[in-house]
Amino acid sequence: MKRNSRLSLALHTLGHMAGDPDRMRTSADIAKHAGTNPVVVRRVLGKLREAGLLTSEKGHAGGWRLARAPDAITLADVYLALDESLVATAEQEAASACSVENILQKKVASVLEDIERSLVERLAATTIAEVR
Amino acid sequence: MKRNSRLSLALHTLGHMAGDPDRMRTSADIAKHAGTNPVVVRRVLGKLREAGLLTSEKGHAGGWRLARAPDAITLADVYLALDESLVATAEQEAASACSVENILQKKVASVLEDIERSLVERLAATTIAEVR
DNA sequence: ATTAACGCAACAGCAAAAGTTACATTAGCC
DNA sequence: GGCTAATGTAACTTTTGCTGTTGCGTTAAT
Repeated sequence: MKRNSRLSLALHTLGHMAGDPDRMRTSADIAKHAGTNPVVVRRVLGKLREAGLLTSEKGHAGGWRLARAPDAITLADVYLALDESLVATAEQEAASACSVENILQKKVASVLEDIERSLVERLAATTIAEVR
Repeated sequence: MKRNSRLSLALHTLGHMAGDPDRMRTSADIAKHAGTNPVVVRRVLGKLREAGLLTSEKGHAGGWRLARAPDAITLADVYLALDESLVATAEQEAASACSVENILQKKVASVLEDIERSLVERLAATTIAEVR
C-alpha cells in the first residue's frame, strides 16, 4: 500500500461490495485483493462499521457486508467515517504573543475550513454504486 | 515546531518582513523568533528565494530581505513556492487491472485537483502586507 | 470439538520531516 | 591581509506517524 491508503482501501473495498452487496467477504479476502494485511483491513473497516456503513460478523461464516444500499453510501460518508483529512488541518495552538502569527493562523484556518467543507460537498455527490 | 511547519515558518517570517521591509534579518534571528534552527530557516527561505520572493546576501552583513513590495506577495505565492501541498495529492499509479480502482482514482483525483485550485485562489486573495 | 472468522493489543519496520553538526564559501571591517 | 559573521550545503541523528506483523482471546458454524 501507499500513502494515505486508508481512504483508498476503504473506497476500493466498498466499491466492490456495491457490485455484489449480498456476498460476505472476509478480511483475508479483502486484504489479498487490496495487497495488504487482514489486520489493517479490520482496522479500517472497523471505523466504517462504527459509522454504520458496514456490518461485520464473527465466527465461522463471518465477514463483512454493507449495512445499507450502495446508492445510500456516498464517498463523503466514507471519508468522514475515517476521520482522517485530505486537507491539512490548521494548527490549533494557544494564541501566541505574536500578532502576525495569530492573524495568519486565523486566516489560514478559515480558508482550510472552507476548503474542507467544499471537499466534503464534492464527495457527497458520488455514491459507491457509481464507481464500478 | 510542529507538523506542516514549513509553510507556517515561511508565512510567519514574511509577515514580519512585511512590517519592516528594509531591515536585513539573519537566519539566526529568524530561527530564534520562530523557535527553530537557522539551518531549517535557510532551507525554507531558500525555496522562497528560488521563487523570487526573497533575496539573501552572504558574508558579514548578510541576511534576508523581501525581493518585492509586501503587497505584491500573496499567501499563494508562498504556498506555491514551497511546493508542499495542504491537499493530499491523489496517488498517481499505473492504471490497475481493477476497474473500481481506476474509476475511483479518477473521481478522487479530479475532486482533489479542483479543491487544490480553489485553495490557491483563496490564498491569492491575501497579501503578506495584510497579516500584521 | 474443531475450525474459521473477527477484535484487539503490542511491537517491529519504514519513510518523511525536523533538528543538528560540520565545514566550505563569501563579504564586510579593522 | 586577516578576522569575523553571515549564507550554502551535505551528512547524520532524532522524532513521529503509519503500515505491517504477530499473537492471542472471543465467537459462531459445522
